[in-house]
Amino acid sequence: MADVARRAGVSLGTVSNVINNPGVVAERTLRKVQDAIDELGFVPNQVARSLAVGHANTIGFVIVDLANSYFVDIARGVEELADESGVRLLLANSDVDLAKQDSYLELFEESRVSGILLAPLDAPLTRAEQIRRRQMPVVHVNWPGVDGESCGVVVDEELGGYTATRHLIELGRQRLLFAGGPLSLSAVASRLTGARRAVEEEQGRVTLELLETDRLTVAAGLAVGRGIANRPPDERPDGLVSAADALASGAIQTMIYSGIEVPGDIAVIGYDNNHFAADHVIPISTIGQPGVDMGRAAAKLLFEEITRVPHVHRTITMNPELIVRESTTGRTWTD
Amino acid sequence: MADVARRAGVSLGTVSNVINNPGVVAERTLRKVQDAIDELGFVPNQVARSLAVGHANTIGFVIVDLANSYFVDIARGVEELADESGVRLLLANSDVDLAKQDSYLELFEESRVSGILLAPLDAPLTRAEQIRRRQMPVVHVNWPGVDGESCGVVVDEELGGYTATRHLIELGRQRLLFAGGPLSLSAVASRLTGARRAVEEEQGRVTLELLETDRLTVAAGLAVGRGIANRPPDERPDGLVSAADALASGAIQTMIYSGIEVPGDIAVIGYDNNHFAADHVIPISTIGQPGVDMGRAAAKLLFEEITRVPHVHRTITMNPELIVRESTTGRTWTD
DNA sequence: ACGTATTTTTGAAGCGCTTCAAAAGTAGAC
DNA sequence: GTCTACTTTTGAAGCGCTTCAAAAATACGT
Repeated sequence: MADVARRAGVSLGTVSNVINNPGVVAERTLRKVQDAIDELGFVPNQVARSLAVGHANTIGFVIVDLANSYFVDIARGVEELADESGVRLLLANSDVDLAKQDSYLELFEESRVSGILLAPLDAPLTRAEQIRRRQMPVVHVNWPGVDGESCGVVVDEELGGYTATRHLIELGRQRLLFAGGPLSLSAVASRLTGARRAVEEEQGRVTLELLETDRLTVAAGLAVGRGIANRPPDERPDGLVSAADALASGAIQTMIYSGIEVPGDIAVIGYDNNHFAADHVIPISTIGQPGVDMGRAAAKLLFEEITRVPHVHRTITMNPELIVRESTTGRTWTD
Repeated sequence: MADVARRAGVSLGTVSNVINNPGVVAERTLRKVQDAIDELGFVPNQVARSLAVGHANTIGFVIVDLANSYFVDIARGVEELADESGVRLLLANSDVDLAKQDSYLELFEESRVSGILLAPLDAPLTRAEQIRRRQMPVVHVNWPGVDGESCGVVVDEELGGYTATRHLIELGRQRLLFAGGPLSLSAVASRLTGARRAVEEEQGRVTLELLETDRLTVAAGLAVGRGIANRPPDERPDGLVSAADALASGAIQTMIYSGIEVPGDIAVIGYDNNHFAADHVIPISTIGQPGVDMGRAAAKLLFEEITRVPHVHRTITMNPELIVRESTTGRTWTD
């Protein structure tokens, strides 16, 4: 920067103004300085800038699992809002590993980003609280705020489970099977609770069977489908509430391969609106989580904290959305 | 840090040594300082540190498409090596958008990261070259190095296409169909070239038909499958070389739904070894790209440049791997 | 031409750390 | 007790920028 100043024949302060405050410098000087910048290929040193102003105009997002498109959607939402605010977004993948999550939280704190977004794993968030206590804004995504002390954006999983189940009931299905797991995942447990509520409202007209799986994968779904196919037809459910699209996909594939009609014999609804659900051989009805909107909402909360807009900490709960496709309503891809 | 020094009754330099050079400070002093650090909850300011040493011990990775698990694999490989070297990895998603790609390249340059990894989009890399010319190490991933001036890690797409096709030929298939597109994607074009080479070697015993698609999605695959199913059986191919697993998945699903047996009537091979390929109703044979290894290789090249190990710029070409599953060999998931 | 108000530019003080030559402290040998 | 060789600590300079009070330049009114 000193080189630029010398070449343009002005002082350091003026060069700084050209970069951060062009309105205040005279037309002619501005041009001179900009020419010098171009000729020298000067790249401002953000590190020095951050040190001088005391913070970076960057936010960090620690993501639990980049392989899950839901989180990538959230990241996209965050970035939209960040873009609009002229703030840059840095990502870090904690890869479902608590140590990495903590390590990246530290990195962001040490890097003095303006704020941190955290899509955490299902575990205690001691490190995040520590950081928050040291005045660094931290907002949770896909996780509630800690009561009154921090903000969070979540989606109402219980309502999602309820909505999915209600959809099947309204289609006249009466023997429902809920597949998903492990139930130690709070999201799965909430979805199940919602499903149960929908069934209870029917006061005995509808039954709900539970099939807990180890994981929420296509492979687990294949097993679920196989299990159903191996039953005598009159013991099969007529509706399958699946805690994830991947699971639903596997189940559908094995079932139709075994001659069970979907949705004729068994209607299937998934969860997550994963990218492949719409493109499936039988497009899968599902519960969509508004990932992009969640990202925007979380970023908004974070910016409020950063700018210290007077603001009570809160948890924003977003509603999941029923997306009806052929796996419950019967039109098929051949249309 | 001054607070820590005061509290521990030592000088600034000593605190700095405790943090960066603990070996050099006396046992007793070390303990004193560390206690002070804990009591004060001191978090070293990386920004100041970076400014003082002239660079951050962080590398940046600009990724063209986070939604593609292949790149997430690469990122994981990069991170493995970065971890081992005590360097932190920051991610930025350019989301198939050249402006964003450039913007994040700039961010990393201005942040004085030690080096940049770039998985670029299929477009001119002027910004990256500019940055490289200013002495910032930049290594390409999934893109060749610029002749002699920069490094890159790629996978031999032509060989992948050849290997896939050869696999079908060795299984006795003779009427092959290559599906994929658009051909303007250099990866697709190379895979096709490889497929053609394999067929040419058979000197007329095998034919290859080309079906160009708009995209490499499941939806496009469904259309491919439908197209094949609608033909009279004797005009159908007996082997399908698909330029992507998603495409293969769609094709397989519609074909088996239409009563075509896979691989009995038509053997299908995909490309990419995407996560869902193994879990498919008919697990999909495919060409695996060694994403994690590519990430490691790229990170290694980058570290060479960063540490200025004498090093000629080169492009590392990795070999794709044939992964044989049921969509070509006929065992099915029911086993 | 002069004084006042306004616009521009200046330059020095920091931001919080690392670095390194020099100073201070310690240990062992005689 | 003194010297030498080594270990440990110190403190000031500097990394490249922002900031802001003060100085300089310019504009305006009379």
